[in-house]
Amino acid sequence: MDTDQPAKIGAQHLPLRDQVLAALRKGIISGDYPPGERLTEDRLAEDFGVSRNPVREALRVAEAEGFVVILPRRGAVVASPSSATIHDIFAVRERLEPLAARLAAERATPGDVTSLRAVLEQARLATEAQDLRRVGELNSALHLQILGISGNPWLASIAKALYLHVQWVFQMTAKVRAPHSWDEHIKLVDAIGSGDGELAETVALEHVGAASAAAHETAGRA
Amino acid sequence: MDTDQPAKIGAQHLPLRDQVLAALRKGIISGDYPPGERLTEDRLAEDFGVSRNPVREALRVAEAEGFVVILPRRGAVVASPSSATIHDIFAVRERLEPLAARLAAERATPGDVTSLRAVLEQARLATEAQDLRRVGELNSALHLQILGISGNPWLASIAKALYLHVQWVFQMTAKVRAPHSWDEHIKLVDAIGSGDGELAETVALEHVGAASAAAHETAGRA
DNA sequence: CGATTGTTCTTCGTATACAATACGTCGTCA
DNA sequence: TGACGACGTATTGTATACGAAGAACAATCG
Repeated sequence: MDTDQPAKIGAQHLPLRDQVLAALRKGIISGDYPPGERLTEDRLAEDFGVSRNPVREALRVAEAEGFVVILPRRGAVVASPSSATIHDIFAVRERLEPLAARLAAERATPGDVTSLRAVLEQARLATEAQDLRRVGELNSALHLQILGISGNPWLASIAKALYLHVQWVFQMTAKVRAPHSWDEHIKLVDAIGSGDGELAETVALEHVGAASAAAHETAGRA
Repeated sequence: MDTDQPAKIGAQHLPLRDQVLAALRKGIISGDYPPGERLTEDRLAEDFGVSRNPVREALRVAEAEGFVVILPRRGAVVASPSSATIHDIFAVRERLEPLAARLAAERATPGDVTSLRAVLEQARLATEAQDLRRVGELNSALHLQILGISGNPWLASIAKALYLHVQWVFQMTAKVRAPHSWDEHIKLVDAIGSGDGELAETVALEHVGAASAAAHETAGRA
């Protein structure tokens, strides 16, 4: 579980391994390191301009997060999310995101809701500007923010990992179902803002279900 | 995500870092390394008779799993599961284990069910023999086996991590509610064996709910 | 022509060495 | 006597070196 806390005290030294991990994740999600690609430690070390040790440590975490598969004596390869993987991930998301929405609805402060609506507004602008990349970022930001509001670090950590993988898959298929999904997001934020946990949970479930269907559709075409 | 596969081909070399990780987890769960204890790399390296590198890599994974907290330039300390942590974990388990039970019911082969019943039988014997430690192990084995049968590696990996923490907490409070929980387990296996996903899910939810209540009770007393 | 074996090369696994930093302690000064 | 500052120690962060084990490839033999 990652706390994502900015380390309250003076330690803003951000270790090299964390930078490597972030770069690695980004490289994989963005497609720079396509599925099946071999990731040798030396190569990564050279790519990032560091020694092998930080790379090794980052790879272990990346493995724990499901981004790479490490074969003993063979090295690491970028994981290959299959249609089955997508199905599995959404099966879990369908259970966790409604929970997150419920908890968020029960705990959200007015400030939280304001913050969520701000993201929604930015997303509307980005959508009008056809900036799909930005829309995707805001999509993530919204969900991550809801997870944070839920107040359950375990839930947040797990769902975040799942979410990153979903992003990855969407990036791979180069499809974004953003256009109409924001209607659902607006309903979701409204539900959270109302403080009605039951309603928020229902809306979230519908939302994930729609996303799941869309994902499977694109995956099926891929 | 760990696949838990015994590596089908000749690679049974089980890396040192994995052994260290297992020993570390065990040490933490068993209470040998109590919450808040500082875990310096040198100390662990000496404890396990290895160099610092395997220890470091194991610590990163342990951090990702939530067993330790790593402060930059300060080192690792054993995490301190609070009452809130227990609450958070069970909130997630309540969503995931019913899902696992449903999937297991839908996918279980007769062989799977036989295997589950074998665990149940062993647990009955261990309970009669008052071997609480063994009962705890079988408890874990049963749940892990159900997760495996579910056929969803993501679900299995996540739930496994949650389960380890629950074990940890139970170990800390030195309480086991084993006695009557096995009645629930029998019902759960029956439901899975029947192939009725809906029923299995319901039974699992009740089971986790009861476990959650018991956990909170002991945690409250602690 | 195919299979098998030997060689070579790549890559991982482990250990050791060095640098940077945070914390504790001791001394000094007000 | 209390507080502030400098120094020493301990621990992490990073780099490098060396050994071992697989895999790929090629050559040779059937």
